[in-house]
Amino acid sequence: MGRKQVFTKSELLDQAKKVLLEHGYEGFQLKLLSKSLLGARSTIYQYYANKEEIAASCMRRVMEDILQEASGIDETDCMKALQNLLTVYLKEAGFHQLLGYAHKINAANSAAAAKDLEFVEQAHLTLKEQLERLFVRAQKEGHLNPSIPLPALIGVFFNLINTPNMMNIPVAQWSEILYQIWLEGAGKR
Amino acid sequence: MGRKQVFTKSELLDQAKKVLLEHGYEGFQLKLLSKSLLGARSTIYQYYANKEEIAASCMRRVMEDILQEASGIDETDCMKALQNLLTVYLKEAGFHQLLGYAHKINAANSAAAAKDLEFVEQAHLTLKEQLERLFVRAQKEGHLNPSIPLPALIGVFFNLINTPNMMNIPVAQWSEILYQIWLEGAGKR
Amino acid sequence: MGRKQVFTKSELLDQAKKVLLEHGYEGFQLKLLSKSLLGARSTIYQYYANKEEIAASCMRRVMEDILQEASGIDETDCMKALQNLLTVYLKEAGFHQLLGYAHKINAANSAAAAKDLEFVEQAHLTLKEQLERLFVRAQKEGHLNPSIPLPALIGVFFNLINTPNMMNIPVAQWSEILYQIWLEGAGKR
Amino acid sequence: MGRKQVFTKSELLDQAKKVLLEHGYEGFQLKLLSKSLLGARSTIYQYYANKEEIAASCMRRVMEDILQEASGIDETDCMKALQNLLTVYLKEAGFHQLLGYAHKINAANSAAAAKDLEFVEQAHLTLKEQLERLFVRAQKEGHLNPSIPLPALIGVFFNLINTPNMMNIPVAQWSEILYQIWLEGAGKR
DNA sequence: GATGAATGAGGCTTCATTCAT
DNA sequence: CATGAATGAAGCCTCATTCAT
Repeated sequence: MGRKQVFTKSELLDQAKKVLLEHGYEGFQLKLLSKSLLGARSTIYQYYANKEEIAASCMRRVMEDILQEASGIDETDCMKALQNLLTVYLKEAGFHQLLGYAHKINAANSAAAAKDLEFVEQAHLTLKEQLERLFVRAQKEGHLNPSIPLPALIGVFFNLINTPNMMNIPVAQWSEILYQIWLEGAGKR
Repeated sequence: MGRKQVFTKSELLDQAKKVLLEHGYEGFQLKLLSKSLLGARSTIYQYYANKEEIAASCMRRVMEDILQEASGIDETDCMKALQNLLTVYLKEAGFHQLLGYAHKINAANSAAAAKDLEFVEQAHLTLKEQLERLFVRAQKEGHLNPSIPLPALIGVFFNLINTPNMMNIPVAQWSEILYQIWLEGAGKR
Repeated sequence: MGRKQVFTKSELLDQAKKVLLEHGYEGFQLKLLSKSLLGARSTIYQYYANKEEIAASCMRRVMEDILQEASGIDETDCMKALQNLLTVYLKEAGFHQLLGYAHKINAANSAAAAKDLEFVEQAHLTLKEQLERLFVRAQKEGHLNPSIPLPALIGVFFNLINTPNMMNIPVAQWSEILYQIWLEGAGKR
Repeated sequence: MGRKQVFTKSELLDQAKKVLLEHGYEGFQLKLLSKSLLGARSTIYQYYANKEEIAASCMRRVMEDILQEASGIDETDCMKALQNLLTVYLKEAGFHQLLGYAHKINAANSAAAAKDLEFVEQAHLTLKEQLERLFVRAQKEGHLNPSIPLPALIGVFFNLINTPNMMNIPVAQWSEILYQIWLEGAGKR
């Protein structure tokens, strides 16, 4: 019974992510969101009680996806695992940027948002641990240059995901290129 | 002779940069700005006609500084020049982030803002040209891995400036580390 | 320096009281309030951060007035004191109705409102104690009909203040009439 | 024959009264109403075209009940009649408060509401006439203190119904107590 | 009939900007 | 010049009411 929905919760979150990435958290306005959603602005409140809950839910969903893929990676070969991890990160465009917004959300007024944010926080830690675990193994196994501090290596590796893909190279290939640059360097050997 | 200024234009721009970097362009609010400025919010309008002009002027100033330093670099040795360039970029913290905000400024209502933005745009091009010029030379001189597309090398190099410096290593040293990773890679040789 | 205020805090509270009494707490709208205040609606926020704070502050002020007058009453003769107390209550029109709204205010978002409400609560208790103290003495001294439960006597006495003064009799005289009816009854002796 | 009704008109009005008394007219929201009604909010519109009609109908029903009971009172002994009248008023809890809301209803958009309100108005007058009739007789027959203006006596009498029954004394007995206080006073004779 | 979903009007609040001292 | 106060536009959210199933 009742009418057909003009947009689903999932569509809402898709657009929310888009708006968040395009305008930043402070520019995340429901007016913008609803403009890309057919329905009226007030219809959004059928799904979420307020803006904060939307943002938190959006971040949570992205993190869930990442977490699932990251945890599915075979870590037998730590270097291969790192390369696969990079691919995962690159696929979920903008997840890092979204993470940066998490702490801006005021969850004081919404238990639901608070819960989602806690999940995001936890997922973040899990990802970090995986990354560090792999790096420590890579170092032990002698794959890394020992004269460079590990945090720097990790930082550069992780930051690769923000490299603008100007030529729109397909993710798989782009990931390989970045990984190669990171591992072997830009210079001639 | 009138009253003494409660804050100078330069102080204003300093704080503007701080607020812009901390809160993003959409979170750039004059209330926040004035809070760190001794004087009253309305006093800001003695210097600038509106918010957009402040942001544009702020970006222009940062670009001017960068441009000056970048143009002062000795390009005799292109690889050394690249390393020095990286240091310059790293010193002007956040200039890249600010650049990203430039296109968000609505300059329709302000000729002054439009002019500043055009300068920023131009400066951006100049920097790009310098970077590409150096890279092309580096490639010709055989310093770079020829199997990797140049834009990817440039992208990764430029993106180094966003690497979080978690250990707060001094800029000069941090620049060296990043440059080394970029050039020689993270892996053991 | 700065402009002249279009209305003072006190005027604001005066009108707030009016609107509250006329429309009830749920009908207490800032639009209505500002309409009787010359200035624009947003000007209200120069004085108070939100609606709740206005309501709470308004109630507090009324209670302060009442408390001051009530505490100034000479309690030597408890029956005279009761009569004077009634006059005080009658003078502060609507204070009882306002008290009833106090628990509707959501002070979760405003420390200031919470503080004012606590004051109101405390003042309420103080008034109650005074009233009960006087009644207990009146009973002991044999002024009251012992066959009627004290709470009923108190309730009727207090409720006198809500009696509509249709003929607009001056407060002093109106108070006397009500007191007489309460003490001696409406019937012929 | 269609579906079974999820709630009857009478149940709707019962809940409407409850909500009106608990939240005041300005706090009378259909969301609240429907929450205590099993069915969906939109189902309310099967019975009434809008909120105003519900409120008006609710008041009318309460007045009809009161009127029926009041008109059934034996007026042979005017003093006894007054006491019985008080009981009737007390039984229909909140009818006085509801009456106060009548003038807040905007009947401009609804003929049905307007009609109901007119009935309420008329019933109000009828009640008033009965009350005044009885008081005039009571005065003539020498039951009342002649030194007190009749309107004051009536006002206090009528206002008795708002006395909070803190001890939850059964209506019949509560009515007696109030009547006694009113007639004979709180003081010792 | 019943109802879940949709929606615009309207209330609260913030913010850039203007005004008047 | 400097500034405190004023203000309308705009964003968030709620609510009565309508729609479509």
